[in-house]
Amino acid sequence: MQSAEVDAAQEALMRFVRNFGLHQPDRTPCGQPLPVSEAHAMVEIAREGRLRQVELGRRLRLEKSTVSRLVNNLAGRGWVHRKAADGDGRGVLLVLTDAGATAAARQADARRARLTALLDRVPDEERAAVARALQTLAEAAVEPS
Amino acid sequence: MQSAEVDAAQEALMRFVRNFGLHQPDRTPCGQPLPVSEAHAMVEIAREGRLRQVELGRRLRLEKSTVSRLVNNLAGRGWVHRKAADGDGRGVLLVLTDAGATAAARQADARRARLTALLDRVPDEERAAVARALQTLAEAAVEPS
DNA sequence: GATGATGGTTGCATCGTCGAACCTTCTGGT
DNA sequence: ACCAGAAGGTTCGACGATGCAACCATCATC
Repeated sequence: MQSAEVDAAQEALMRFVRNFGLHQPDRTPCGQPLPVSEAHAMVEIAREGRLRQVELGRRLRLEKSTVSRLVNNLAGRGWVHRKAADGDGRGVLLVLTDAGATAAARQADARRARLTALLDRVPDEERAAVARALQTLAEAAVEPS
Repeated sequence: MQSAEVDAAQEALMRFVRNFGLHQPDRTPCGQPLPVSEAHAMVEIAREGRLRQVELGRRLRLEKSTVSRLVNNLAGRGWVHRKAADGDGRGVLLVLTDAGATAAARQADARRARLTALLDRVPDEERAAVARALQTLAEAAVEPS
């Protein structure tokens, strides 16, 4: 592994984080004033329609206490509904409400717009490579939790 | 722009953020229990040795109030020293102390190790492409502030 | 049935960011 | 020279996000 390559990547990653605003807690990639963590959670819950709370934590790589509060917020907005998980008296099953589904769709649109704008600023001939690299990176980033 | 491409990139970006732990405030890419924001700041200050506070804010894309407190923390650790900017009675010039230089070097090592580990999990033949893509992305992410 | 693992909730601490109010200093126009 | 407005900093208050520890209820296992 060439050290120069590592340094360049490191520098680029830092710049990306700053430039894309991953820093700013509320500057969510979805126009609306939606807290980032809630946005991530909504993506997962909406994908399945219903999801065990513990599974949400696993996917988001968050502590159960954090997840609990996160879900509290979503429930407060009326986007998800806590149900008893069947077959396990301890567990909580998160169910997306109609309002939640609508909200999730709206958020997905806004997110897609933001990503489209980003990729629009990538030269045509590199776009495919960038998309692929992003996937590779996402997989490589998995750390044995 | 193909919609599928955008969706894939979006998904990958989300996964990367979670997997790499960009979520976790204190899980700094540099082993030590160093707050993320301070790490970013140290990179910039160390790069120059001395830096105007306002310029630090520009590079980090942070509000001046945030920068002020950030610098407070760094000064508290004895890593930077506030000096009057010459030629401008309003400004503050941040000067890296010896201890700060040492700390910055240590942090850089830890960061490089983390990045090396990440790139090690990327297949050989894709590594160069990933590094390049990261740079492209970082540039594309610049939004007219 | 005890014992330990698992899923959740709540309290406490820390971090990180913004916007607004305020002060000081520079800058430009009159 | 002056005055109005811009710009750099600091402080204050609010909110968002996370973790760990303590605690409770419910499995699961021996």
